[in-house]
Amino acid sequence: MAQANQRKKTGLRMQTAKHWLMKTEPDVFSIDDLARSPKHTTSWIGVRNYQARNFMRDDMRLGDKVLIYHSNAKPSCVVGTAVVVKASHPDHSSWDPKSPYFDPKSSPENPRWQMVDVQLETVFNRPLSLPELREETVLENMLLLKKGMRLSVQPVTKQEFSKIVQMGKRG
DNA sequence: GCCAACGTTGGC
DNA sequence: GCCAACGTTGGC
Repeated sequence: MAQANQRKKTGLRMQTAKHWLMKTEPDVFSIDDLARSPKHTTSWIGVRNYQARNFMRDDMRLGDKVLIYHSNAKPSCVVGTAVVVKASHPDHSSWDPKSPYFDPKSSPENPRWQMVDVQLETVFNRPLSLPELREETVLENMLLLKKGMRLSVQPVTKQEFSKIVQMGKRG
């Protein structure tokens, strides 16, 4: 990631938090599960895609805002927001043989996968389905809405984030 | 449950 | 390093 390399070289930090979207299957872990978690916080275990991992590892910062998205749901929808409360660290589920996310190529000595911790911020007044999001001009270029997009951690523009939060606040 | 669109693996 | 085969994601 060029921007991240630039930051490493210069020692500069992004002055403003960035915005993200993270997918979860509600049958596995829903926003309600997050609300019930201690301190409304969870480690985002189970990301097993290199591009998604690299976003977490190289670009996510403490305080970054995250849209929580329910995939494989009826309907699939954005359901709320969270905030990054711990930067990327090794995903211990990757070397746990009992975990569904076990990867034999990962170990505590040489972890292959990373995770961040996120804390629930807001649960929207109502879920925002994909068809509803597609109606918004501001969101017409949103990655989530692109055909074939299956990245489980993806960047969101500030404008997209603000629009969705505003929609979620409406009754 | 179907299947398009991806991502990964492994033979060569 | 190519690319076919396979596995996965995720909307519908």
